[in-house]
Amino acid sequence: MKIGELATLTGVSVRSLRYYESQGLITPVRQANGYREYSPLAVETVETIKLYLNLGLSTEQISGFLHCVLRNKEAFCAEVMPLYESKLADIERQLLELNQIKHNLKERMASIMQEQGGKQIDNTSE
Amino acid sequence: MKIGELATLTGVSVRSLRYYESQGLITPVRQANGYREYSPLAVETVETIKLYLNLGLSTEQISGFLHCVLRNKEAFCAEVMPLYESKLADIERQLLELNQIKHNLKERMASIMQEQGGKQIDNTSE
DNA sequence: GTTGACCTTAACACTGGTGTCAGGGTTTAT
DNA sequence: ATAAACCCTGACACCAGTGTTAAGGTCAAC
Repeated sequence: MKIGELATLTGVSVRSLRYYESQGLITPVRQANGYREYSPLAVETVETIKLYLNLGLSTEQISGFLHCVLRNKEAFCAEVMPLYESKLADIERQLLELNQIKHNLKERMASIMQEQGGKQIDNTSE
Repeated sequence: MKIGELATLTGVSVRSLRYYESQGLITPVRQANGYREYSPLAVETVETIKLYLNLGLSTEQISGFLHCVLRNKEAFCAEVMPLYESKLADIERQLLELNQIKHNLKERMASIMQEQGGKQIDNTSE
């Protein structure tokens, strides 16, 4: 199938499909006219790429284990677990940072509300 | 004082001080030789900018109320509270997203551990 | 009068996946 | 044979603050 068809089937833009190729994630054959020709299996490949992108992995990281997970169960691919672990640590770090900012924001908001206490502003929020 | 001195006093790079100026956050006078000349009050201004940047506000947002909060209490500046509220909503949205990813990651990790539980971790791999 | 520390503006790089042009070739259907 | 609908590569824009470099002006000390 051609790139436009694959894009329609997967919901991924033509632009993104070309980008994935440039990152080594998917390699269609080329027809005589230069057009990319995708195997029907490419649909599953793209769906798999989407899955890992949604987990916050980069295309570079995905390229390290994609061909393995396409042929085996994840548990068989040794590269996956360490990536999940470091990604999880990354998420935890971001959560801490966001929660710290959230805490500071709420503190300042409370302080403002208190000073405005004389002015009686609504206050239905928590 | 000159820009290098202000940078030392505040811990903000010369590059960043110039950037803040380009964003309209601080406006030093110019000496005859073209050098920026900062008032001693600039130290407090920069510290205030740092504070709001650390709350996740952009320089553009800060520019909207900086001159007010430098002269009054935050509660007096009407622009602040709506910004805090929208920023808080933004943080909450990011927290939800990160927690969703974290949940998915942990689920997949658990699934892998389970599959590896059955067999040996051995595997001289492919 | 020269060295070195400081200042100036301007500009590119970075992060990374995606949108969007520009400029041009191919195919298909009418 | 021409128009519509595809395809191709290459490149800029985006977010937004900071690092870094280039090319050059100013000033103080020795």
